Amino acid sequence: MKQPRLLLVEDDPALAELLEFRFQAEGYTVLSTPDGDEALLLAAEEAPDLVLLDWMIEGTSGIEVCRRLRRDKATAHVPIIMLTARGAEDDMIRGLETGADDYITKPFSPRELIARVSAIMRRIRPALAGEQITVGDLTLDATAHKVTRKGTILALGPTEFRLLKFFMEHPGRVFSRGQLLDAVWGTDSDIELRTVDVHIRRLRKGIELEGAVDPVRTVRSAGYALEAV
Amino acid sequence: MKQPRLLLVEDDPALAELLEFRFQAEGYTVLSTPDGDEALLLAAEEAPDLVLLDWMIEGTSGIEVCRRLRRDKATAHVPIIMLTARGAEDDMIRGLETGADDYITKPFSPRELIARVSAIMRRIRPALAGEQITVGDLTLDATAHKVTRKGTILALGPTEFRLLKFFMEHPGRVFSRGQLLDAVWGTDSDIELRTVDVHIRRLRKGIELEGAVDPVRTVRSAGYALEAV
DNA sequence: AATGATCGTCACATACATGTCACAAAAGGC
DNA sequence: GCCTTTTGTGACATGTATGTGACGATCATT
Repeated sequence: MKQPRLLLVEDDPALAELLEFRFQAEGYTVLSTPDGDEALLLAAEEAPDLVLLDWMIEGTSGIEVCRRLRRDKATAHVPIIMLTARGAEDDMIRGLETGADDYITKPFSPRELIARVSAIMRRIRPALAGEQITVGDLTLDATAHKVTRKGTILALGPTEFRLLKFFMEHPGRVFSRGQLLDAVWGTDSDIELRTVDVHIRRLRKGIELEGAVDPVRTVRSAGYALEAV
Repeated sequence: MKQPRLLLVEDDPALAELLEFRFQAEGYTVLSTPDGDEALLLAAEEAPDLVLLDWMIEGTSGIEVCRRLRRDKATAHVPIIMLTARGAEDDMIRGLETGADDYITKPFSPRELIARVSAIMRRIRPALAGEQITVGDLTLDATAHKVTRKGTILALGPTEFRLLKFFMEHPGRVFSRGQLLDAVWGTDSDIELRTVDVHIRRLRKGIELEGAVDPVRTVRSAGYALEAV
């Protein structure tokens, strides 16, 4: 699964830099330009997965960029999030009419924007992410929502499935209970750390198989890891 | 891999102490000050990896500290999380404009704050979590939490692991028992110096291997060092 | 309303790691 | 060589982390 690509069109250098920084930290490849015309070029050539479009930009106006992106077949399907100033309700409405998928009013917190972008990406990219992951004798098919071990189909609960998937995306790596809560339950969940233990147990039970060793490794005082057995 | 360093600027002593305690427990080195001007000094001299900045502090105001941190080249890149009172939306917005990376409104749960900080740390310093260290015939993988010697996987207890890791980050260098306590156990631990000896012994036992010499050197009346055999 | 699946939490059992001590062994100083 | 200081080592009580079964709550389905 390749890195998601993001086109940022924003002419406030400080804000642009901040967002660039934050999104790169989130694992996005960020293309950035303050200029509307250049944005159209970049969109055509670089095929971003998502566009963040400021309303007030140099060159071609935001709404015009939005319109043209929608008109060009190559970019017609790309999700667009508009960044508008507070109170510019009319602009916002016109933006949505023109084909933007979402908007956010300034000032906004980077976290909120990132949350919205991730939400859209999750919605957009399942097809892209629909590959199989294989670690050791385990195979996980995200789209089919199925796990097999040595060919045997395993029955896992939803949480165990997500937990295993996360482990399989980072095989061999040790994660603390806190990290696992962040990754599998969500950053803002308010769950006991020990709950992770219980789900680890359920996962172990779910993937156990005659004549196969437990691939889940306990690292005392550190967390758990999935071994590429 | 050195410990992540965190600068806490908070003038409520109770909250400061609580956060200090919790973050130290998470493995952070915490520098703490209630004063804005001192915070700037500390930031310049101690090069923290992340700054937690309360809005209402003595001396220079929070936003001013934020601005100056961003202006100084040495600290311009350091992530800043602002702590604001609930309802101070305007302050929050100005903080973000000034270059803060995130904010959290009081009251907040320490766990939530820790989660956000770790999320940022993980993204900012991937190298922190990323690599293998090799010294002589020893190889340590911090992410997988594994040590091998000549290919053989070694089983070490948590403390021995941290001790070895510290040694491997400074190969050949001699450390006193006190220094080792600070580095491996934490600055504020209240442990007998001789305890280090015992763990050195356990480390030696843990990494011993047929046909290989002991790489841990005792320097009489000075301390211990790890030799690049 | 009833069923069943899943979830988060708890209590208890177990396994392991820890810090300290007492004594043995070794290393210097003279 | 003798004495003092420093380090090595095994044992032990204690504390801490993890494994595990059970329970009530919640939610979707019927």
